[in-house]
Amino acid sequence: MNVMQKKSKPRVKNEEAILIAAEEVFSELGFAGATTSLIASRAGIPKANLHYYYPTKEALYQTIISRIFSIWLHAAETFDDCDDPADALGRYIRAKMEISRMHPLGSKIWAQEIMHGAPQIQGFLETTLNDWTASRVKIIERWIAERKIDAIDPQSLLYMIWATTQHYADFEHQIGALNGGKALSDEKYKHATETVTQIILKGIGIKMV
Amino acid sequence: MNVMQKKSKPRVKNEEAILIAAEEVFSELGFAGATTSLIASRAGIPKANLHYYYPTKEALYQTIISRIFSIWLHAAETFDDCDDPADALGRYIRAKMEISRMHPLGSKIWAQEIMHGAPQIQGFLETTLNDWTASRVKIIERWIAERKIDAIDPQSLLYMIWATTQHYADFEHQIGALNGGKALSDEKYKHATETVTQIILKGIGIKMV
DNA sequence: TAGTTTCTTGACCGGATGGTCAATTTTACT
DNA sequence: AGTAAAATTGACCATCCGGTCAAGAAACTA
Repeated sequence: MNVMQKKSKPRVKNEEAILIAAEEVFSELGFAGATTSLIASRAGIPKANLHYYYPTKEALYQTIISRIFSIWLHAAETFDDCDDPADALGRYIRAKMEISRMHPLGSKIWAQEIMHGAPQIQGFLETTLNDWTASRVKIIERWIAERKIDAIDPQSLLYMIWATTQHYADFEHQIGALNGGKALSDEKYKHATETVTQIILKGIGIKMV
Repeated sequence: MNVMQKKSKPRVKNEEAILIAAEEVFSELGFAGATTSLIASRAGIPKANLHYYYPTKEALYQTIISRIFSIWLHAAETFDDCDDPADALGRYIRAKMEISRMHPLGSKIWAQEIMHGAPQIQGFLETTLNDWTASRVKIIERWIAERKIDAIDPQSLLYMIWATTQHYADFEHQIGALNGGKALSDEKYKHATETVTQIILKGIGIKMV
């Protein structure tokens, strides 16, 4: 309805449209399968115009990747909001489920990037993610030493959280197919979130209320 | 060593080499990114020869998909080997972890297929997988009614098992990067398998030994 | 209004890709 | 050995893709 918003410079409007279209297309077809002309057409502009804003397909892809990365960083913070394992992990799991709900396309692009050997984000894996993981492993080990949780392998726990929460984004289509062909309702998604949280927390020995 | 095996018809040897190469390339580059000439070169034959055995890239891809499907079916059977939830689920989780270890490439291709909207396997999702899931959900519901496990959402439990076990195949590269750049040793993988099994079984209220 | 910058776009290009084909060689069978 | 079937392969082709370009249109600035 807000059609009168012609004030914005074309750059702002076009870059936004391109990024939205690119995220869609990259997640649906992968980097190699995505074509700049399809992205442009979804953004409602000619291909040559897309290349005016993003010179190469790779530059566009990296812009998308860095956006996803910043979302990931944001979720990572929720881990540290509290020192109680039930709170910290519960918050983290819920934050990751929320991200899978709100940004499934980004999660899919991320997953494909890893599966293809992480050509663009290898550096991130070896630095930021490695450091973040190592420090959270220490926190979990401390919880174990303090008998707050069972003596489980911390890495396996983190992987389980990542895998389970991201599954709701990456395998959205399969989950929909097993749900009568339509996406999970907000209600069902909330229920899934609580189930996941409960199983994991109870699974590592946290007494549930 | 067994060099004297010239008896085999070229067809057998070449189809095998092509399928192995194709599984590699499809998992690394995706369907769109894979090129028939790269697959042929990895199989050690000219591209034209590949097209003699598999007329189109899509035909080759579908052959690969159906192979992966049969592996999946095999694992699915382990669910029913026993009626005790600890046994049945434990067996199933371990079988799926074993598959992720032995056939990571197939798992990646499967995951990409789902992420791209399952263009080739939609029918399977709507029939075989849907039926299988529905009947296992009933089994889990019975376990709940018999108070053998907690009253969790059965679908969420299945998704958690799929997600976690397949993560070790699909995100192999990331796990390796977080393990000093090398793949998990057999020992570590075994440890991860036990951790995963323990957390899930305990998480749904099964008393661990 | 005049001038400058930003934006738009159809046409085009080199390279790569999936797939074909016909000529030749190898294998299988009697 | 001789013949028919299966297999091999270099050369080739139509199509599509990422990216360029130049000429012009629109948007800002003073």
